[in-house]
Amino acid sequence: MASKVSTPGSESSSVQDYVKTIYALSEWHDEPVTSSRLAARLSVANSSVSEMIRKLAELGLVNHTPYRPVELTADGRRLALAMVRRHRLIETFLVRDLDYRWDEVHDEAELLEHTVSDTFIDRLDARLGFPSVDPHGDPIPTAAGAITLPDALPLDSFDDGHSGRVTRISDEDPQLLRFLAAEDIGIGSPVEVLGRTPFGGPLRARVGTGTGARDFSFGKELTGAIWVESVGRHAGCSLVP
Amino acid sequence: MASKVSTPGSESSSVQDYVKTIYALSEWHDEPVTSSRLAARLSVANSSVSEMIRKLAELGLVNHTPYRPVELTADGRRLALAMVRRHRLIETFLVRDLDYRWDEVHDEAELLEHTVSDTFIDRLDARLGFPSVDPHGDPIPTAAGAITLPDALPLDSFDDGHSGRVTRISDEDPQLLRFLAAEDIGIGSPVEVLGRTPFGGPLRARVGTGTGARDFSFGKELTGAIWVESVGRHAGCSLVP
DNA sequence: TCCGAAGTTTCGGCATACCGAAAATATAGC
DNA sequence: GCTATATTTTCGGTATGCCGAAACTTCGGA
Ligand SMILES: [Mn+2]
Ligand SMILES: [Mn+2]
Ligand SMILES: [Mn+2]
Ligand SMILES: [Mn+2]
Repeated sequence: MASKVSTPGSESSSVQDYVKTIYALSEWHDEPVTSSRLAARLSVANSSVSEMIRKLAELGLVNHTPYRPVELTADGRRLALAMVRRHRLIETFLVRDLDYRWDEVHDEAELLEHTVSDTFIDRLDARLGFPSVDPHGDPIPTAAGAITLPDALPLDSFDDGHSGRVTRISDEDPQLLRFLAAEDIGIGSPVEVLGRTPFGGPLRARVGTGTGARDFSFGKELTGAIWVESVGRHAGCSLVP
Repeated sequence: MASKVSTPGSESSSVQDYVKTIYALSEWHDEPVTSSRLAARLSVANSSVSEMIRKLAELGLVNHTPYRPVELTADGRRLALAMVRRHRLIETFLVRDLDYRWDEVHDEAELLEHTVSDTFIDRLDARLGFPSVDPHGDPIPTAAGAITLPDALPLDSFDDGHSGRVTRISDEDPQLLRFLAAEDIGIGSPVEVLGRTPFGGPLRARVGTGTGARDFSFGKELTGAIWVESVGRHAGCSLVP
């Protein structure tokens, strides 16, 4: 019988954040999740991560061999998706009902996700009309723990000449979000890659439609944070845990 | 210059809860706030309260002489009112926007009050139309820290024959709230005290208006939890810190 | 194959906030 | 005024989660 980690309850907020971060590091890329990557993301010392990983393993939330990367168990993944759902529903609520800007919601959601009850989350979900993505285009897992990842790639992995639509923008850096908002680039914006400037220079692309279309140079930070879905293709893969 | 405790920020949620509870114990009654009363309210050991009181004194939030009751300083009162405001606005939001029943909101607000930002609270306040009381009739302090206490008395201190309107019901006990809701007694209900049953028996009163009026026996728990404002009198005293 | 740099874990310590038991104090009744 | 009882504080200890420094493992290059 599977253990009952369908709902965050007994776990401390630290445990919840570690598990959620392990998931987040492997949601879009699939590099191994190491102690040092976790430490950097969570802004804690490596030694703190080592200790917590031992605890997570004891709780059955991760599998871990010392000195190796860490991986979520089925229970860990369930807990992570429950936290991701909370985080993204709260962000959506803050933008839609409390007039937050999309660069203001992440930090507030990072705290609230640990505090609200299941009832609160379910009521919010209903009130918002069961949204499928948050304000940054991140997919929102269902109450049952299913998530549909869009078939998107980071802008820097697009070939020259290809075009698509912005599907997701990393919400980690509020300044980046504010910059893009000021430039009128957001979820749904059409993009066509024109070419690369050599020696690590920016990626040039055509953004927007009709009269609003213009050329834009995307630096390294931006091309990694902006995810684009090819025009024509669609669907994405549905993963049920 | 007064210190800047206008906003909860650096204090831990424990500190916030202790200060809020000290205020709550003296808001309606004015018995001295002792360690043991605090311990009972907070469900912690007396020794824990003693230690925390020392800390609160160091933080300048309470005045305290060992073995004597504790009293809030001006800073402590400011912090307490900020927390009370948070608690009551959150309760109002849960009832009005998320369809919580009035007996479900207290526990959720008890946690959320420590987690939401000032921005969140201000947006909520505006969205709710700057409410002056919460779902239990408790007055909501303004952002500036002013609170208007209604001119109400507990039902058990009313003389026979007097009548009034229910102004406030303690939200401590969800079962009591559910019972009253089922009996259709709530904020605003008219009440006329008919008399007392001797030897600690219930207080009999006429409740409701017109065809809905009926006699009702209020036990000890109820007469202490229900606060009534005399019909005719009104106003209440406005306290600015 | 061996070595060193890079990454990981262990260890001793700190801060917060609890607890029960023991010591200290206040006060009510005599 | 003195003392017994109730209340409060102090004290040693637990649990969580963080840190830096030191010890340990891995792995690529020589
Ligand atoms: Mn978080
Ligand atoms: Mn987001
Ligand atoms: Mn609280
Ligand atoms: Mn209330």
